[in-house]
Amino acid sequence: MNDLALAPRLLHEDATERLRDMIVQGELAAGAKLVERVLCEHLGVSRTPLREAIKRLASEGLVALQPNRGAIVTPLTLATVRETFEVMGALEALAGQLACRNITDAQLAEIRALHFDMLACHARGDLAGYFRCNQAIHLAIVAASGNATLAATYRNLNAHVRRARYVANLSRGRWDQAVAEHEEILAALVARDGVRLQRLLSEHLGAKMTAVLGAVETTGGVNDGAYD
Amino acid sequence: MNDLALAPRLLHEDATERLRDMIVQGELAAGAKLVERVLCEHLGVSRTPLREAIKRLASEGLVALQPNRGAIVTPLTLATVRETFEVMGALEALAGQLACRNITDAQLAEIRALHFDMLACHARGDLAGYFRCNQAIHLAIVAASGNATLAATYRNLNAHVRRARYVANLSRGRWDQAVAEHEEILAALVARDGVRLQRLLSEHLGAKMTAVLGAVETTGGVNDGAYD
DNA sequence: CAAGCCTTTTTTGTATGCAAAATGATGCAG
DNA sequence: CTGCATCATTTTGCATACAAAAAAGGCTTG
Repeated sequence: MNDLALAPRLLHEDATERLRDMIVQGELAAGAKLVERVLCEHLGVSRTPLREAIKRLASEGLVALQPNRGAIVTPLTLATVRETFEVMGALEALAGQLACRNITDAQLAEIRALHFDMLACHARGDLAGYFRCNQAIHLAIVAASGNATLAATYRNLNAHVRRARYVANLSRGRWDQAVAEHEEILAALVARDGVRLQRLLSEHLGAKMTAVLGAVETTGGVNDGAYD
Repeated sequence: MNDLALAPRLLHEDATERLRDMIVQGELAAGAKLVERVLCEHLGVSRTPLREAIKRLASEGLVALQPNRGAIVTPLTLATVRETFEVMGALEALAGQLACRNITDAQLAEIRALHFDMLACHARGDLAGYFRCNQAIHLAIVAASGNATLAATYRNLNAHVRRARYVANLSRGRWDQAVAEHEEILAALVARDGVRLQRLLSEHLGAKMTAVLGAVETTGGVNDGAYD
């Protein structure tokens, strides 16, 4: 009667998740070659499930297949980061609009709680914690839209930009501003003001993009597309 | 010097495309079980590349993996069709806005040509041709946005709703209205009026969704999610 | 020393074999 | 006939073997 209890873990699913994490967290650098034998040893699986995992990540856009020459981690260019933020901005705007119609009290309460967690991290200067809360809030808003397709699409794109996250060592000024924007976002959500929330989220994402792109340009954490 | 000439075709890529076509065109019905042996014979490949193809389509959302029980064609529910149209509407609105900034004269000329092709199909009552031109126009607008990430995301979602396309045997009234909407869309694009184009595309998609959902409800081309 | 060609090695792409899980059939008790 | 346990069959998941392609190394030649 309970299908949830016995969910068999398959090697290729495991490999997919671990490979994805390795890419998102930069353990596998952008442009790096995925050598099957090496990854098989590292993950402790044979080539069959590993190759299936690589194919999945290829469809997610995290790796690029090179016929007869294996696969590489998709290069992160300024252009693709900008493009991805543009799309995510539109998606979050839609999510905000829908969330104002569909959010439950429990979901709103959870977002409020995350918001205060985030304020705490901000007050302590805990940047890593701040990023975690921030991510959780945005994902919660998207989830509250009630549109699972939207949520899945958003998560996929989010994985791409998270690869550039560590470089977004934002300035104190930008950080304070982001927190202020979040105050407004929460207020609009509480008021169920979809039009306003839509605008706020779109602007918030735009500012975040500007900050990331600015940080990227100075730190060089992302290349400009020039690979071999 | 020409990388395009020598693009080796790999079996798993071929299998992916053919399987995807089979699903989009309804040859493999929603909810149908993907039996590896059968598909191997049909496609003339062994299980390894076939399984890789299935994994790719799983990441695209066209098939659902069932651990230790293979895979099925993802059921098309009214809810997922509605969700997908919502997301596509937001993406097209963004695309229109960006296209007004970035479209080239050649791209605009091509869209205009497609528009007249579409009018010709409409005048002849050629519904299939109309759908083709209509698709081409929307894809061209998305491409003209200059945002490759947006285009890729849009195409992926489009594959999902195309599965329900054949049921959208729209009424004459809705057809005429859609053509009228396209006139306005083209005009806004020519005028580079991003704000207006954004609104028009969003409304156009919304109307299309209503038409498809209405047709679906009467013809039953899509189920309501009741699969075992 | 550079450039090209050939050989060797490595790596990828595909097919196949094997074990485990699921599916379906059979028989039996109630 | 129904419910259910057991066994045979099928199907899936994974590992491995083999073939083709690419990369690396070495040789020759200019």
